[in-house]
Amino acid sequence: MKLYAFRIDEELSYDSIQRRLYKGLTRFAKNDVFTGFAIVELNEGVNVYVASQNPNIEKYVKETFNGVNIESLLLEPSAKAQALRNYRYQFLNSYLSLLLHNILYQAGFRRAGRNYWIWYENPEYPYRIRVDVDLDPDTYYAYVSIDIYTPMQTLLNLVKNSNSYQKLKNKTVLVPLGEDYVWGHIVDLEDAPVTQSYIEQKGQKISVYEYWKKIKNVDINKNERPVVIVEVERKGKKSLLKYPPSQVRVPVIEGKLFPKQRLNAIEEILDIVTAHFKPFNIDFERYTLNRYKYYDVISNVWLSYRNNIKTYKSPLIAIQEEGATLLSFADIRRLLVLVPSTLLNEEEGMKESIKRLFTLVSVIFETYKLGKISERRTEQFIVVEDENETSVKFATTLQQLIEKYKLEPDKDFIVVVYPDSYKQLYTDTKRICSQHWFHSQLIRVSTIKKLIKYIKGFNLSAEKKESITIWYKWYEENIVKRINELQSMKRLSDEDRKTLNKLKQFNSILFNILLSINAEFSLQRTIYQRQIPQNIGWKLAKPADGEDKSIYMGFDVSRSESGGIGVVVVLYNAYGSMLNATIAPIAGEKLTYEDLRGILLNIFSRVSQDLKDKTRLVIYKDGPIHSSKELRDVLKAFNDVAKQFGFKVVDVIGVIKRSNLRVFELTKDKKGVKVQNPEAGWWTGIWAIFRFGVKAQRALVIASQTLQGTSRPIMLEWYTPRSDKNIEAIVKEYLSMCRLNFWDARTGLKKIPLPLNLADTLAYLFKAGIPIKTP
DNA sequence: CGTAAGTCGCAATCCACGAC
DNA sequence: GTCGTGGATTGCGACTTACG
Repeated sequence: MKLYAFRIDEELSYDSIQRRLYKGLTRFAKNDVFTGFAIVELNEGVNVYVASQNPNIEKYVKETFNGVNIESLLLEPSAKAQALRNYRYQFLNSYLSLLLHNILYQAGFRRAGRNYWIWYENPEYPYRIRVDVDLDPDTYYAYVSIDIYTPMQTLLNLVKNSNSYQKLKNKTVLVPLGEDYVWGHIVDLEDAPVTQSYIEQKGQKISVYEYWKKIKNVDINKNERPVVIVEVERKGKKSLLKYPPSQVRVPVIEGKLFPKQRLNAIEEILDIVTAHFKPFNIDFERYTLNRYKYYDVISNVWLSYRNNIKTYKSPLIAIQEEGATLLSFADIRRLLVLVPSTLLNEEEGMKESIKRLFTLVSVIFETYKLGKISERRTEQFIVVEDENETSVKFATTLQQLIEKYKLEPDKDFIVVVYPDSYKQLYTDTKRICSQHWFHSQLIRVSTIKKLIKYIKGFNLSAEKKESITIWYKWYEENIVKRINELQSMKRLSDEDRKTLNKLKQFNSILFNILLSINAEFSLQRTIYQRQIPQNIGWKLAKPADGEDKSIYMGFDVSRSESGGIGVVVVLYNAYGSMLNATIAPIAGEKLTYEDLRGILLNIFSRVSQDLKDKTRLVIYKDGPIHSSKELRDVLKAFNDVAKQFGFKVVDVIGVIKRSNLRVFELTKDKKGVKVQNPEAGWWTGIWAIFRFGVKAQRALVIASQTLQGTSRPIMLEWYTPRSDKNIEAIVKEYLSMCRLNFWDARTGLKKIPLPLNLADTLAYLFKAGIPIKTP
């Protein structure tokens, strides 16, 4: 390895040099063995350092800076050390991408789509991959992360045992074009071997076989057939190109990957990448899980209910087995169930089945003290083939029914059953209901059918009487008791296991509907009465920060379809009681410091009595900070206003729902290493990141239990670290706020903390143009 | 039912660069 | 100087599937 140095005697910024180097050296890397790293110094002109084994590097750098005054420098070791000290984080970070890019290229990968790579030299490796590199601003360690996406296979595999090519027409495929892979679709298939199909190349006719063999230097089989004609689009220009089937990759429809499969596929790439790093004297170390910590969020974060029951158990268990009652009691005078005509006409006796289902709903509702439903009415709305027409008819029907029954938001509630494919009805319902101060519960036709099927399957359709005791007995004996029985059995037959799953599923779905009705009605009633819906369901038994000194804010900015900006701010105390919520529309194009300051002043003054003795404000922001201006404005507004209201500390935390980093739990047993998704509560602090000159401390958090596929951790970015809290405290209170989610009966735990979840929901409604009423 | 994983496509952002 | 453009990068929206 040699360090080459160059001097540029012109005024060029770091960025322009970085860009040129990146572009130029990437280009050279594609047809030569270049890689290395570069450092730029700005004292007395510009020094560029490039380390490489390739003596051609001198030529490349000079060509890259063609037209710029550049000369080679002779370097002494001390100068090299000095150079290494003076590099810039940003520059090196970008330059690492170049290194990685080159390494992937040399390892036989080609770009396939924006962020993805495909293993060109190994068609047997089925995945597209994504590789990112991060630089730790504290230690200057580089972190390489790898993940895999969409499995692909070559078309050769697909046509090997088949002659019916026609079904492949119109398929979306990846094909090599120039240096990269691009997406295209199959237009036609020519049933001829590659030696018998010709293309025009510089005025000469050559066979597809010869083209790949001689010009592309790729070994393909002479007998490959058929020749695939693919339409590709590049820079707006469409063209038809001929490919041998071995060069065409088609997506394989494959379900979600278990952690083990995913890790295996990643390991394969990891080995290749590390092997290619070796010649450059870069040490590799696995970022292992021993840095992980576990916070048993379920048993440490207890929930508190109305009848003073405090328990760590999941809400469903707490309610059904421990007799816990929800903080919100929904006293519903009349439940209006609106059902589509298509469902009623589908089958004889459907109306009866639906009525009975809602009788059961009411009975369980009352039994577990979620509330009381005194009266139920089932009405229908007409569904026609055209969705827009259905929408119009539905709106009229719903308005008429609200009038006919004289429904009142603090007394009555609306449930709408809608055909799965009529998505518009969802927003229609929310919009019309909201205009009349109603919330609503929507249920898909498929869910209703599933529930009815279960009830029939549990062999109770014979029961015709609608007596409450009979329904209660039925539910108690056939669902609750049976689940308990089966769960307590040590060994289950396959049959029993199936039954248990069905029962649990039925119970979960039903309970989720019940909880939703309780929650939505309670929200509707309190807001109509111009009050704050403080607690729905349950609250924390202990304050999330351990001392009840913090206020928690969910913060989201959303853009409606008409272009307006809405700022959503939701405030909670440390027990998870809501203090206030607001959606403030912004007049301008962008959210400014002044806008935000006004909004915050307004909401804080409205809850000023709740802020007494509170010294800390925690802000959960949806997503990362997107620009330096945003960061400046947001921090300034938060800080200015927070100080006015007596806060001493403001913690701004970006919550990134979809990070590109994965986490696996490896456990050794007799059979070897077991690869699993980590349990909810595992977390780790990871390397920090510079965003627009501000360093953010980060943590990866497994906030919910993954039931399928590979878990995707939440990434927390803490922009304002203070000494009196550490990342551990931030993570723990984050996990506590996640337990407040009152829509999921099964665990009462979700990836997003309640304040942010609610901000998210409100932002979504704002975006969909639904008028939102807040107290 | 709500939730989460997984898919594609795209919007937002930054910045240099070139045309005017 | 100003404005549009285009590459690179990064997450999100909208969709589907599966689970209790």
